[in-house]
Amino acid sequence: MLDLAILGLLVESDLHGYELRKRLGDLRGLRLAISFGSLYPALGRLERAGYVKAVTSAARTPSAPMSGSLVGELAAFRAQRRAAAGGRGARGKKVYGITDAGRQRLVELLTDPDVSDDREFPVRVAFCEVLPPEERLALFERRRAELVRRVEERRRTPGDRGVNTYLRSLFERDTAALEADIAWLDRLIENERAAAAGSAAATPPAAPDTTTGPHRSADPDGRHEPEEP
Amino acid sequence: MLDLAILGLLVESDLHGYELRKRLGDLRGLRLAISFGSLYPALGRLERAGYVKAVTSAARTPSAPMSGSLVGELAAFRAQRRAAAGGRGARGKKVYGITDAGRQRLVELLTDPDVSDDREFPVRVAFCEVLPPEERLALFERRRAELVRRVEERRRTPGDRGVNTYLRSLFERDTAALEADIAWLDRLIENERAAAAGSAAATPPAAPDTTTGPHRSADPDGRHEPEEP
DNA sequence: GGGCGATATATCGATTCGATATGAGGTGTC
DNA sequence: GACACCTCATATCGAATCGATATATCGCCC
Repeated sequence: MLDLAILGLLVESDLHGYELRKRLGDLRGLRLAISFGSLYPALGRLERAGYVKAVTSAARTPSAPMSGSLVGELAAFRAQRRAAAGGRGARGKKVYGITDAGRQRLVELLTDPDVSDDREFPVRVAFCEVLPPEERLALFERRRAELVRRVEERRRTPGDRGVNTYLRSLFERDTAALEADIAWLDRLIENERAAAAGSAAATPPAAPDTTTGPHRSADPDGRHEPEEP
Repeated sequence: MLDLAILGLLVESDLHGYELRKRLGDLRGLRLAISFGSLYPALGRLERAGYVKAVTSAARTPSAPMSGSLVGELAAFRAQRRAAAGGRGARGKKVYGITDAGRQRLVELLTDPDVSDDREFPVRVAFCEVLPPEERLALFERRRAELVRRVEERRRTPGDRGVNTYLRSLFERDTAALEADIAWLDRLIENERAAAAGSAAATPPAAPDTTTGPHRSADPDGRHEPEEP
């Protein structure tokens, strides 16, 4: 699930770990407070797998000696020496970027139907824009079917006969949440169909809402070297 | 969280691991599918800590040679030999019971205010009957306050300016869920106050609902030796 | 110039999961 | 009656994640 979130964020811009975590936390509607103890090992995993690669680090590679500053060079040298010594402490800032394999992997993670973890679905929705419209629709409908299955399952089984008030109350709460979620998915699905119909009817998009289109226009913000103050 | 669920179930009856998992899964409203890879280590932990103890096992202790059956004795002997050999494979069924320390620990787990994991709260509600009424009420009100804090936090921060449709949709869904949860807690709290007022007004309970009382009446089912066919 | 908070990376132990191993005992079935 | 297969039952293994902790830099304020 972390892999999905990381790759999803890196599609938009290159980021280093710390910033990645902040951005993830800033995403309202996705209460995702990733710990560093998960994040850094995950980044290592993804790098080893070739899904992301370190684009820049404070300890710059000798092959890129531009940017003049002698102090910068010195700091980089020191950082490298520290890293080579294997000791703890400050390392250079490592900025990661997604690779082509990573983009492919992201689509895999977004569409794999064998995932049943409820907490993963919102994360998928958060980054589903990279999917082609028909796969996005399929994602929503698969989820809806799963939730409907659960509602029907509880209609079949008697709702906790004999148990105490609190368990009954929990059951009702859960049922209500399930139904609210299905209604929410219905709205998502309807929007999706409307968007598909709209773009099919008129390919030149005269609509004011540009973010809804199948491909987001490249944003004007700095893609590489994020947040270098 | 597992500890809480295990101790909560063992308060009602002694159980072995496999049965414990089944019962947990049977609790509607508490979609809690515990894996064996969590359950058995957790039971070991709790036993080492003195919160539960093995009451019975298929390899019966020599101090309880009743129940006649020679075949049973033989099977027990074989099970014990296997266990002593340290090899893998079938062990005797181990039935656990909660200790006094365990009951104390359960109350601790139910009332600790430093827990912020959202998934734990429903589990607390499921087993909150063991708490005295005033602590149960405090549990509900603390949770309500936390959710209200979150709602106010998002009212302060602008709801994801600029982000895409899907993130906005997730945000709205989350807000709705939050508000539904607060309303649910309001109902729980009101019921709690009503029950408190009712039992204060008339100590002899003429009400038909006996399960709501602070102490559940001992149920007629077998407490020890569960499910021995 | 010295402390402090934000930035930044990393590791450690504990918990949980999912997959897998192992075997007892019952049921069906040819 | 031999066998295949299911449910019951305990256990371990590797991987993912968390929370706590360590360490270091940088800019700011007093």
